[in-house]
Amino acid sequence: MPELPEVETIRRSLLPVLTGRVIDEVQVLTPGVLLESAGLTLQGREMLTIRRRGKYLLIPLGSPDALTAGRKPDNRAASAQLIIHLRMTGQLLLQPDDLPAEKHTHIRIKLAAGRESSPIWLIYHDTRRFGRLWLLPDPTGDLPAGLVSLGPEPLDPDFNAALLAERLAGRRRSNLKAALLDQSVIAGLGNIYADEALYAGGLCPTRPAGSLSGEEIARLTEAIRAVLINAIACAGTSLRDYVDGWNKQGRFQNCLQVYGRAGLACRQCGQIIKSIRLAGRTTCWCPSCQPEKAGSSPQP
DNA sequence: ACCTACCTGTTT
DNA sequence: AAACAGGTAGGT
Repeated sequence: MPELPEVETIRRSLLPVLTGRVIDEVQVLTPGVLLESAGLTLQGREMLTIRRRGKYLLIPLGSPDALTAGRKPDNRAASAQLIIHLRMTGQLLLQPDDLPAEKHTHIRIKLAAGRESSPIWLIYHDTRRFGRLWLLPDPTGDLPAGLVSLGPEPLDPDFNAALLAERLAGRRRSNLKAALLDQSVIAGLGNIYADEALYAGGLCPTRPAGSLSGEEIARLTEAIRAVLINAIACAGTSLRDYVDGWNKQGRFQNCLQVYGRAGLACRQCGQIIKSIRLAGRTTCWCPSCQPEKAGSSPQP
């Protein structure tokens, strides 16, 4: 389900609610979804904040019962971390009421009342059960492999054309679509935003990643950033399962230019959007706005 | 650089 | 009945 804009939207929806809250109760309804390091438990730990890296969410946690033990300043240092990857259909949902668990609810975390807040449940729901949560000591050498090998954050201020060029050089023989989907090349793009960024950059997804001119790399760099920023501003793309922490849908599905539009007219030029399979994923592009050979009529 | 597996639900 | 779906890990 969620790519960078969706994960970031979820993070923003959860941040003000989770920050500073202490875990009161944990219900693991489906064993195997939560991978716990030996000896660690969630109970009694404070959620210090919530961060994002690529499509991962990271919640640094304080020591168990730091509050009741009488918190010294250094008790607020993270001693564990909850890491979450939602894969295709994972959802993190806030529920003020103690509703009965639904069929595909796998974990329920009850957060104790704060000074000005009532208790609330944080629910992990995942129809296809591909997603995972990890409870790890912090610092740890045991981070998920996919998180360790993650490429640069496209929305970081130091992400630029030179960095993207360097990353694409490692996959110069594969097509652009496959390169952008590779999380070690660049973090956070999935099937929707890879297609949308290539359209915005006027680049054909079948082009070899090593064939881009400096000008084309610069265009792609800006296209990636612009598409992600717009999608976050629209709170993500809700096609099937994606919702934020308050169960609210995004609106970027109304702004898609190529993804899911095979057979329809390009909004820019009227040409019929094509689709093929690349890197095992359906890939949509406009043959006129994204010419295979440089020189025709790329997007401004 | 491909393929298959992991799952369930929806659409053709 | 079969194909397909916002993803990635693992094997060839």
